[in-house]
Amino acid sequence: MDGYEWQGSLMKALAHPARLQILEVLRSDGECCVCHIENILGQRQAYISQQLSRLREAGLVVDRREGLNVFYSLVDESISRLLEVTRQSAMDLASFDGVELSFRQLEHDESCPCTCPNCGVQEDAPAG
Amino acid sequence: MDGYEWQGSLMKALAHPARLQILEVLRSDGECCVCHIENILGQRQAYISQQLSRLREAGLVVDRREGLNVFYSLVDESISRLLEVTRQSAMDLASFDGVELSFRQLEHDESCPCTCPNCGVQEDAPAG
DNA sequence: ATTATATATTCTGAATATTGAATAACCTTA
DNA sequence: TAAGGTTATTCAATATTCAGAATATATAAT
Repeated sequence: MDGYEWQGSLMKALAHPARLQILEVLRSDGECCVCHIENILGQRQAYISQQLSRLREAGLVVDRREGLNVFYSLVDESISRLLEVTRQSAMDLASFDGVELSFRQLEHDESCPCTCPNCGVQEDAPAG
Repeated sequence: MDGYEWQGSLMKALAHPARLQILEVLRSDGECCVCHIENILGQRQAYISQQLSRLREAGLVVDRREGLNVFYSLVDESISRLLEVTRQSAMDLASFDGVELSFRQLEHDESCPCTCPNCGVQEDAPAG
C-alpha cells in the first residue's frame, strides 16, 4: 500500500477550483445541502452533484439524507487545516510571481433562495 | 485572478506520486542534482526530468546549474509544510478506511552511485 | 399512481495528463 | 572540433479529466 499514490489521489481530488470552493463552503458554513452549494457557487445542479460525487469517492465529505435534501459535510476537521495550508501556499507562491490572489467570498447571505431546513424556509418573503 | 484556480493548479502539480517523491527527496536531503533523484527513485532520467519540469513550471522548485549537473531545491520552506500536512491528511483519511499507509524511505545512502559534487565523487570505491 | 422537488448518474466529445522512445541541448575535456 | 556525460525537450500512443446534456432515482404530497 503505497503512501505516495494515496497522497497523490488526495491531491487529485483537490485539484479543481469547483471542488475547492465546495469544500470551502462546507468549511465556513458547516453542513450544507446541495441546493445551498448550488446557489452559492452559481452552477447547475448536475455539475455540483458530479463534483460532490468526486469528493465523496475521495472520502473528503460525507452525506446524510433528510427528506428531499441531502446534507454534506467535511468528513473530518483535518480537511479544514488542509484547505488553509494549501490556500496559504498558493498565496505564497503567487506572491513570488507578484500576483495577489483573490478568493471569492463563499458564505451565504439572507437572500439565498434555498429552501432547505438549514436556510429557514422563507414562508412568504417580505417584499419591502 | 481567481485564487481557487491558482490553488487548484498547485494541487494538480502535487497530484502525482513521482512528483511527491521528488519533493520529498528535496525536502529531506536539501538541494539535489538530477542524477541523485534518478538514483533514489530508480526511474529513467528523462522521466525524472519531465516531472521536474512540471514542478518547475508550477513554481515549486528552482534549479541551478553547476557544470554538467543541475541542482534542484524547494523554492520555499512553506513547501515542506505543505508536504507534511498533505501527507498527514492522506494518512488520516486512509486510516478512516482502515488502511495503514507506508511511505518509502527516500533518503540516499552511501551506496549511491551518484557522481555529483554533493555526493562526493567516489574516487575509486573501496571494494571490501 | 401521479406529480413535484431535490439529487444522482450516464453518456459523450473535447481537452489535458501520462509515459516510453527518441533525440536535442548543454557543458567539460581533449 | 570531436567525444562523452548530464539534463531537457519533442513526439506519439494511451488514459484520464472536464463539463454539458439528457435522464434516472429518491422522497413527499396529493
